[in-house]
Amino acid sequence: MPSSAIREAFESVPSPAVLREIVPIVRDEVNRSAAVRCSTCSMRNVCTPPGLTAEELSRVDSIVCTTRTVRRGDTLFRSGDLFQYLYAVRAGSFKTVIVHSDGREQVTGFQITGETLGLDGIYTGRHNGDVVALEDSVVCVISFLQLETVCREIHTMQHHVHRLMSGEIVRESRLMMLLGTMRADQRVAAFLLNLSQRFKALGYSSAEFHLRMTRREIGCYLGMKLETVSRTLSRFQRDRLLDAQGKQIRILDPEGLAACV
Amino acid sequence: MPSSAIREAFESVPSPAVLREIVPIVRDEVNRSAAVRCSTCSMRNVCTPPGLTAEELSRVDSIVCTTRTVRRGDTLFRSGDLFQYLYAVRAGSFKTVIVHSDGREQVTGFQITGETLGLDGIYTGRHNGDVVALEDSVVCVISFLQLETVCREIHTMQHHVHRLMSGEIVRESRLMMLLGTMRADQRVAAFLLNLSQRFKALGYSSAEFHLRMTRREIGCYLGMKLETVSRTLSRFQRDRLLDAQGKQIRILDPEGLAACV
DNA sequence: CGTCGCATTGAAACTTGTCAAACATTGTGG
DNA sequence: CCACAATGTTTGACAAGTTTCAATGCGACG
Repeated sequence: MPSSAIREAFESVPSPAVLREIVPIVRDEVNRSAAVRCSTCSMRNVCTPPGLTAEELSRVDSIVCTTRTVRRGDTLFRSGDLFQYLYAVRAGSFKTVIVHSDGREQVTGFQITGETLGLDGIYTGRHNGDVVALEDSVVCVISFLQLETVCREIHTMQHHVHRLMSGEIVRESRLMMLLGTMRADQRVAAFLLNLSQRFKALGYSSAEFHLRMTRREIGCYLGMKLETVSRTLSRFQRDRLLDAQGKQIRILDPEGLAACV
Repeated sequence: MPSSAIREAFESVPSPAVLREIVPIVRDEVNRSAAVRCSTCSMRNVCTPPGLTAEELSRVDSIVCTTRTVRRGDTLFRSGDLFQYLYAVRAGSFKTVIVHSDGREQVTGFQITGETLGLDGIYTGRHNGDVVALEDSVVCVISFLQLETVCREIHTMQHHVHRLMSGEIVRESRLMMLLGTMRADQRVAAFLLNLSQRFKALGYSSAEFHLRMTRREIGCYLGMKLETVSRTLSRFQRDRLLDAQGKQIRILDPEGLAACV
């Protein structure tokens, strides 16, 4: 949609349907900031394959349109929004959630720095779920159309994107195994150990971290009620596997936790 | 791995590890048959985007190496196998299953004619789960390396592959909602309606079909025990929602089933 | 300082799993 | 072609795990 169309749309009072189309686009337009450089980004290694030439890197730079800031509780995009961009979390964290018409919700993932958002939109051209910031966060905005172009030019980049998508498929199938076969304590243990690993990979402590999500959101991700999450954490604490002060988690016995799973 | 390497490997007794590498490759080599033509395949519309020129179609033909027949109960590939090929189900049906080291199993999908297998392997270069034929089946074998090449040449083919992967991501996240939020009867109803739709899309009856999988496999897919699957089907039958004679299913009241979900 | 959302904990209710037995179906070898 | 074995299915009774409902405490924020 060209910006002239956006202007026209606002000359009369836009319908909710039209607003739904335009708002995410406008958000991205107005937030467009000075050129974002992948070539100097510390997260470069997660967005691009290793071994790109300087020339190739600057080609990649050219397709990262902008960064966007999303405040805690706000959505990056919602189910039904037109798909145009992929997003890379630069700072902060998000949840992806699918809402059924009857109000049931399922959190399908939590994304932290260096992880990808928006791949669900390619299939139909519209996003399949909502993405909500768990804290004030920043994402890089990548035009998917331009990404496809770059992938036709640079083999390694093409394969990198394919790996990214396949990784999402593998991640989801692991979560399906968790939801399908594990009991409550196993699920919580697996969840904490997975987070722990991801924090470690970012250079943070694997033993102590701050949960950005509520017990309800954890439960919604693990397929159980918030009370069960709370009880399980209390039990782990009683068993000296961890120390939980609200959202602050300290893992005391990672092997013991791993033995649960 | 060139075929000379395969020959060498067999001059002495190969180790289990070496066999594990070679067997799937050999299987694909020996089954190589006369050229398979996508251009004349009735399933063409699922494997290729619409609107390819004759020239482009013949380019696509060139990368479908062969078809392969898999007997009921045999595996197409297994977790840990080297990833080289994607597969399109030409006839028959499969289950994809992840086996945890402690023996827990999760069926992550059932694939019927026109559906894709193997996307999980791109991530690490090795397959992440087992694929087992539920009946004697035939797949088209597609070299992924060559597919990537074609995708760099033909925009629409590139986008088609991206849609395929994204569709898998969306499918899995729907299954996660099922596993995370639904009760047994809702899961079974959703499962039957989903199968029904897919059969319908293939031109078969949406009301009456033959399940290729056992109650145990259905349970393993839906995150419940086979007894619960059986009881749920019996209840549906008592409520005149469907008629189940073993694996033969006749849906009597699709709206009633949909109301369960 | 009160309110609101979040977290914890207990008791009862419900759903699903477990174990066991009987029956049905399929496939195989005599 | 039949008999038998193996596998798959159905059903019941009981146990276990999780949810539901309810009460209470905690901490952030206006």
